[in-house]
Amino acid sequence: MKVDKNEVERRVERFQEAAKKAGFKLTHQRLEIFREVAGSADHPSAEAVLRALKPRMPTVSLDTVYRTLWLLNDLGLVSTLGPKRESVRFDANTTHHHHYVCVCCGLARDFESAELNSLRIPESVVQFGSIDATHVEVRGVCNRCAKEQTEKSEKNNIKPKGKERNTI
Amino acid sequence: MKVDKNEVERRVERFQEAAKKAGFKLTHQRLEIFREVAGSADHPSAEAVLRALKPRMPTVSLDTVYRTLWLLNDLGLVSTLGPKRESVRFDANTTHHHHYVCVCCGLARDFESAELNSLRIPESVVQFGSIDATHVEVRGVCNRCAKEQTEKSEKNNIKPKGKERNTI
DNA sequence: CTGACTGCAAACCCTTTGCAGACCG
DNA sequence: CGGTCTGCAAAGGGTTTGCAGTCAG
Repeated sequence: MKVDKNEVERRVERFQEAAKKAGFKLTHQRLEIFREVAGSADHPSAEAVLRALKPRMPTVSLDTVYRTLWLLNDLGLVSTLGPKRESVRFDANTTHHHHYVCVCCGLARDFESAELNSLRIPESVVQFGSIDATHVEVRGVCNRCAKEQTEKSEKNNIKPKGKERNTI
Repeated sequence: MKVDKNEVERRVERFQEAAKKAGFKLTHQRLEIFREVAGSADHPSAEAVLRALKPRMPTVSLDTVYRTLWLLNDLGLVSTLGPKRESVRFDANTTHHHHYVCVCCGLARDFESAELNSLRIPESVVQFGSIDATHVEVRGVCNRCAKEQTEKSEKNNIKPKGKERNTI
């Protein structure tokens, strides 16, 4: 599934600007890797990006794809979904519930809300398939991480970083 | 963080019933592993379950924990969050959007909704920490999987399974 | 008793890292 | 040209699997 061509070019321009501003090199590989993610609506994995790239760039390697994608992530040009580098976690709460997730340490907590259990989902979504359940994920920085960041920044006199390859 | 003791016992009973009904053996290990997940509100990883179990059951092994947790998952007694057995996926759409996810094949699609961008989150959630963003995840079976399941069940004359260690 | 279950170790997959050569700016 | 970036190969972490012994029913 393809993203609209104009949109892709707009994203590529934003990338080139960001590259200049952040002072990292704009290599052939980086450009093609970005073009590939930006042009796909499938949320490709690193492997999928590599596969798509191989025909045009036979020498590109998987580790470069990873390095570049995480770089883009750090720059805020892409985000991740699903698995971070973490293990599977299990939940014995079988009632319909929602999650609060700390973007900093990954802490997850359940909460319930009748209101959120019955959200109105846009018409357009049914075109994808059946709708079995809807879950809300609230992201933020948990109390503990907030405290640690404040302490750290007080000690080192730097501003809290907030993001560190944690997208959840 | 602990789950209410009565709730745990209720869950354990449900587990024992399910074990009897499904005809699998109710071993000491399985019981303790289930008691551990059921008693924790932290959504523990397999490793965390093992660590918690070691003092009481020094011989239990990580692979048994995994096997049991997936068994419980297949029985619908626990669910997973975060990483399945899959790789990280990247998304170059930087606008606030939501996801439709197929529980069968993992297909993910973006959709936008101003309404869903500004959900009212229950008071109680702020006790966990700051709220930076809220995302809605709609789960269902995508058109393609629905079609394949129908075809398969027509051919083999069995009902669609729907669930196969895919919880997203 | 006997088939299902466990523990062990080895395999597996995805991702990251160290290093020497290549290339952008 | 110099420092950054790439490709390679090897390591790493989490999870799964094959097998022989063990245990619940």
